[in-house]
Amino acid sequence: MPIRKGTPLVAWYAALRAGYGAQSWWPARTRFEVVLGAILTQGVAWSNVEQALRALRRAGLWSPDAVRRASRARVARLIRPAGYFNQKALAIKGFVRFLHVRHGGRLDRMFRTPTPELRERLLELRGIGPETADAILLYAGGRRSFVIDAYTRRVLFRHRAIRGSEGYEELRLGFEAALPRRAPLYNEYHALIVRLGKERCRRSRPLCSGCPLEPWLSSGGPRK
DNA sequence: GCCCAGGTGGGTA
DNA sequence: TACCCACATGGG
Repeated sequence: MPIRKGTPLVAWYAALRAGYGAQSWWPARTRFEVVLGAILTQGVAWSNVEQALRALRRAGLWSPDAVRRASRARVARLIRPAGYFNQKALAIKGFVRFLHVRHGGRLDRMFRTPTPELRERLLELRGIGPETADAILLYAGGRRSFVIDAYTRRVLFRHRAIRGSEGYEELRLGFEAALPRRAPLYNEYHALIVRLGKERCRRSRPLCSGCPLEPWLSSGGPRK
């Protein structure tokens, strides 16, 4: 089942934007830092990611080339605070290898690739799934690829806009079909969803009062 | 000590 | 498709 017909995704955006203001994401200073963060954040809290990013920076592993020259074991040791460090070290090394071989180690060259093709190439890499690929495309490359994450699913589910069994692509295409095709909008919308999720839509003890989307809860209310 | 956090990949039926 | 599980650390 796709996103329920008539789900006011545009109105929700307006309410979130009015309630929270501009989020100006992704929390990173360079495009490569976005890529690192996108991989490191898989399945963990952002506070863990910050510790791992600090360790990489302090160690001088702050460019694709520096990371490419470092051993996988060293990368793994540095990113240990982010959890799943062996798998994430493989993913990071795999990405910088791909970047080196296919694009001379330069992100600006990589982003000359047409979006659909680049998305496919990224998804072929070990440890880069749809959410990570879309985060790289949108937040490092400014491409129109909507990011679906656990918060997005939770917000949609609690507002009865999805059943919960929908696939990633279904939700991504659902958002992209419902919204004006503008990367800055995708960027801001996902950032606002994360803001909402962190503050109001955690898995346990969900808070509703004062939430920017509270007006829409009356049409059904949360499921549990 | 227990639950949870901005996923991914591999396996089974 | 629909589950299961491993992967691992840090904060509340």
